[in-house]
Amino acid sequence: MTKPRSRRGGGRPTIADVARKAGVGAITVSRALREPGRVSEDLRRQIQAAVDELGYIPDPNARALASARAEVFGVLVPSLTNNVFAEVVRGIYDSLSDSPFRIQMGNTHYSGLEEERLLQLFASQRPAALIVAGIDQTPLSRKLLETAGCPVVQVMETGPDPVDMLVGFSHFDGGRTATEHLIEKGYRRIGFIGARMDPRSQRRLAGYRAAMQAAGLYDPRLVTTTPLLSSVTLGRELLRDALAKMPTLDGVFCNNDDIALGVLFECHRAAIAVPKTIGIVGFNDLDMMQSAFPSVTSIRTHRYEIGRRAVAMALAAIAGQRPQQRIVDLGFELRRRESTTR
Amino acid sequence: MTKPRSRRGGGRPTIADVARKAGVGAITVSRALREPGRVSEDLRRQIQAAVDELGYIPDPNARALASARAEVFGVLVPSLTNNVFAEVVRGIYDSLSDSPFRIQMGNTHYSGLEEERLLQLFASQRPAALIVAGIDQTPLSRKLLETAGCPVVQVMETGPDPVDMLVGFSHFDGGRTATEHLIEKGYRRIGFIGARMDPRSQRRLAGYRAAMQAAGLYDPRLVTTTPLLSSVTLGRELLRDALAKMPTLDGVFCNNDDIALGVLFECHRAAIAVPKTIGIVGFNDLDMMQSAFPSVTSIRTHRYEIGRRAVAMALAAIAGQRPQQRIVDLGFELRRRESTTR
DNA sequence: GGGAAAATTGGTAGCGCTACCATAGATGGG
DNA sequence: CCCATCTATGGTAGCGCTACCAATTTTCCC
Repeated sequence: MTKPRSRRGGGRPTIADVARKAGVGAITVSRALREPGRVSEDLRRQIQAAVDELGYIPDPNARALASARAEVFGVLVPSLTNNVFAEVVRGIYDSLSDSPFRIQMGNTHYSGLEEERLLQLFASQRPAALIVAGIDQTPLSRKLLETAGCPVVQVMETGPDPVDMLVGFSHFDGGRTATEHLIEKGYRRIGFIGARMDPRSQRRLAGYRAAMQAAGLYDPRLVTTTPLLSSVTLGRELLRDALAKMPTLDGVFCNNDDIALGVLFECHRAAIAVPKTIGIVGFNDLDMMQSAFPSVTSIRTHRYEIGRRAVAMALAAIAGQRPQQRIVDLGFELRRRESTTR
Repeated sequence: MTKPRSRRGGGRPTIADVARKAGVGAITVSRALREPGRVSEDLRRQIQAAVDELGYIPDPNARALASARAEVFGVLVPSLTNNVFAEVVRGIYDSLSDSPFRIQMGNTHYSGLEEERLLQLFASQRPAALIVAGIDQTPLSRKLLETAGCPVVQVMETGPDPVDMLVGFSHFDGGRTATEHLIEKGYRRIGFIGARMDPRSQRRLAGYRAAMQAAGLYDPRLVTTTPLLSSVTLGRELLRDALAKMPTLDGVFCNNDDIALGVLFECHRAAIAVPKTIGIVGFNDLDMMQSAFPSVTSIRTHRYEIGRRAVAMALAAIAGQRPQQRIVDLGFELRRRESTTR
């Protein structure tokens, strides 16, 4: 009976303080904040005044504990520095910045095992939604997603059988379109150069292969890959490797723009004329591709928009309106530039 | 007396389940998990077995509520896509991946107001530590940091008066070193080109100015800036602007590597010889600078290491060992390359 | 070997919030 | 005008965990 008041909480106002000041019950304050429509105009105003005066901020932990549901979006990406995912993440952050939802991000480092570990961790927090990159989850990961009990959005790809919702585009089609463009421009000995052959890269390679085979141009020696992480420097090395294997190479489809830039630089350094001697196509269309000299043809993808759309779909699902379209294909565009203009 | 068991929590095991299975008190389980040293070997083993068998994962929300302290690092950066901050963030994530700490990231979009808003939000969650970019907080932000009641690490800069701890390097010295290098190489009409003139960019500019003035070379018309966000494309435009103002320009110190790359491409396009006619120095030394043609001189900064060090210092502080060195200067290195070799 | 100190374990009482149910007043149809 | 239905508000009882303190056992010192 001695200590009347919070010994632990550092004196921050609680919902009870607001309720007392506004002359209402605590539960009414809670409602006024979460479902304003269910509280009369009068009380709502009174409560808002008390909130403002006290500087009350609800404790998300207490809220999560009591409601068995955290206002958190779990986001899982394979890399934080890869510009492509950084843009998706930026879209997610921007879309969520004015909502009560926080973001819990995880970096899987392209590892299925790490993805399982993080998913387990995330699911244990009962997130409001999960956004994960790719559709190639391990069986355990997929089960974790299915039983997470919240909307799930897979991003960056398209496909027939998402766990729940899916936003992205076809890497296969992207790879094929890029390759067909080179063929159309008259290139014949067209190589594929790729680092870090994750599932999306594999699909781009498959698209390349399909286009080459359809044109009767495919030769496995035209493909040069490595498990190393993409970088501009690696692009240079891979072009050297490719040329060593196949000196008559007259075009390259690069798995991404970093590689493409490295290839371009290596061409400069080796005095190989672009687009005359070798044509170059990149993937993702980072800003620098339009400014490079010569400017580089690339497949434009809509990373930021994918992040935004994923959040929008998750938010709708949380609000109970499951979208009529569970699978959204945002497509891509071929940006024709100097590196393939001859 | 009817409903005996959790109606809300979806049946996940709780600490009480573990305690029952291990035949001990709940509090002992709690201790075994958090302070294993205070529980006897025997019980610890028993409890671990029960935890494993049940697949128990502690609820971070309940933990945070009960202990009035969340196992969360708040991280505030001005941009998610800027490669520089992405690397710092990667260092933070990597350093924290095996700890119980989660990360709550915020994107301030280079806005002091947004920083205040996020800090307010973060502080209300009683984080275990806060990591913020820069030392130029608004007075309110600074007060929020000071009263957050947790270790605070400011990163990316150095300076005399951190809120708590500080890891970074001197942008002023970096700018001066870059400029002195150009002077030393015989360049005289050296321009400064910069976008998004945040406080760090301003300090690099100040370093540039100091070097130019010391050499008697400073002319305000040599400085070209814009409030727009950095990009390769913008680098091209800014070089054009700079040349229009000052056609005799023979060198440029670029505020960052994106700009430097744009400048390089514009030189190619305009058939300006690099390094002969114009020398170029960038800032940050992204991977692509060493691979560019010609390769580009840049100031190498240790972004990833800054992230790691910030976490290490915060972790030490949380453990009660305040580091003897509150201010850590990780320095930078000038990487001399072809773009200034003549 | 006795008593103090240290180590080990447990019980109780919340942390701040919301789900659930109850209650009182408002509305409305016959 | 009465009773059923709906609306607005409140009380109670936890959510799962840990701080605090008490109780017990072990260790240690002279």
